[in-house]
Amino acid sequence: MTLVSSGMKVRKSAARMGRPRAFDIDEALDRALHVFWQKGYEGASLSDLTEAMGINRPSLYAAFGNKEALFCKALDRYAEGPAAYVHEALKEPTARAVVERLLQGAVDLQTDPRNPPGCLMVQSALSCREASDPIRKEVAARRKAGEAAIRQRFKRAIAKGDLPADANAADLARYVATVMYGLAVQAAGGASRAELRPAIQMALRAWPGA
Amino acid sequence: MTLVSSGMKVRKSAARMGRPRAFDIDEALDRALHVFWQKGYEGASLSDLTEAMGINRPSLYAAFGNKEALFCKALDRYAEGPAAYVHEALKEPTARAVVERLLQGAVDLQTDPRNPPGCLMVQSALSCREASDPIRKEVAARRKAGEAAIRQRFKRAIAKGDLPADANAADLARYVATVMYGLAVQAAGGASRAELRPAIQMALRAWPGA
DNA sequence: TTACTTATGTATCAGATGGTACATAAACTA
DNA sequence: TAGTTTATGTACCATCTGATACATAAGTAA
Repeated sequence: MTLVSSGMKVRKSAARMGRPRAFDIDEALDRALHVFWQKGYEGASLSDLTEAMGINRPSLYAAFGNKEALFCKALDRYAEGPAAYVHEALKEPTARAVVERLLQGAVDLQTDPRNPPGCLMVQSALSCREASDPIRKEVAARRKAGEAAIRQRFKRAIAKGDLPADANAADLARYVATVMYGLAVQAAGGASRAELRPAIQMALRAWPGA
Repeated sequence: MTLVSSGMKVRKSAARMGRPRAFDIDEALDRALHVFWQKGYEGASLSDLTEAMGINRPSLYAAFGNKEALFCKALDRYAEGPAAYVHEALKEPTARAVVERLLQGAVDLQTDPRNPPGCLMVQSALSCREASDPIRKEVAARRKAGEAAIRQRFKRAIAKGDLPADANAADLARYVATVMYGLAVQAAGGASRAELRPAIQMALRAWPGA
């Protein structure tokens, strides 16, 4: 089949062509995530990013596209890594346990001394310039998606009788999300784990049947 | 007394010297507040500000100093105007009524269609560039001051027996502030009044004896 | 080898940012 | 009148922003 052998470029397993990349792309993305987390989307300049990533501008653009694309990939990495506790929490057997783990996880992550304080999704949610409006919308959409996942979990809990039949899943989810966002603002403002833990105990007192 | 009449310039009441200012300084400040509220400190460029205020750059600098000083005056105006509900709420007779009015006031203000959505203190809290670090600290300090005022109010409530003797004023205040910040994030993300009202009803269920 | 493909480093771009110099306009004082 | 003081408008500055052009380096494929 001359058509195949000449027209298609059969990529031979892992051996890629051209000069090999001189940096680890995943580690670079982690560094970028760290910078975005600390400074927000607009606060992180390309100079900040390239310095932290240990690469030059053209390498960044070749590997990630542009600043927006890099940020979106950092969002993905955030969701799969540091913020994975959200999806883990949804697997808890009871709605009450779900909420406990969501709030506890939020406080633990946002006040972890190894990370920048606060939450990437909140930190970058309020960024302002019109130029970065697509980013704000993207982050808002992801927050809404997270809230929707919590809402669906509560709907299941209501259906199973784990929550009262007259409970409103949307209201419950919005309340939990609101507290989580508030915790992010507190943490970004310097609140410590010891200060925020009692706050989530308070928040849990609002829970139906507790 | 030649010393007085020659050395000191006796300012004759309201008649100021020099060319009179061609714009209303309070109205200009209101316009600036509006821009900061919508875009945050860093998101509001001087061009945005001067256009909204209807003046040129040099007039802005002559009247307000610089961007930082203008923002601080906008913060003052915010506290005395739109955010005055906080101090009003603290005058309510019971701690429960204080919290109800704080949360209700937050939702009403942050979802008022006449204002930008969200809260100026939260919107500008997470701004990012190192250059505007003083601003972030200033806003954080003002948020802490607000939280402290709420805490003091709850301490009085405990002393008067309005709250249980074993209640922790600091924890209660932190919880209320956290919910308020969360509401601001929600509102900035487009949440409506109808969506947030049930959330504050949820939040109130956590209150001691309710 | 020679061609081809991809990555790197330097040097730079146009545009936006916060902030000003300077000449002029409009009020008051003498 | 002239002199002083303050405000305005134009035009501009140095700096930073995100993003690239271009030559070169370092690999694979034939």
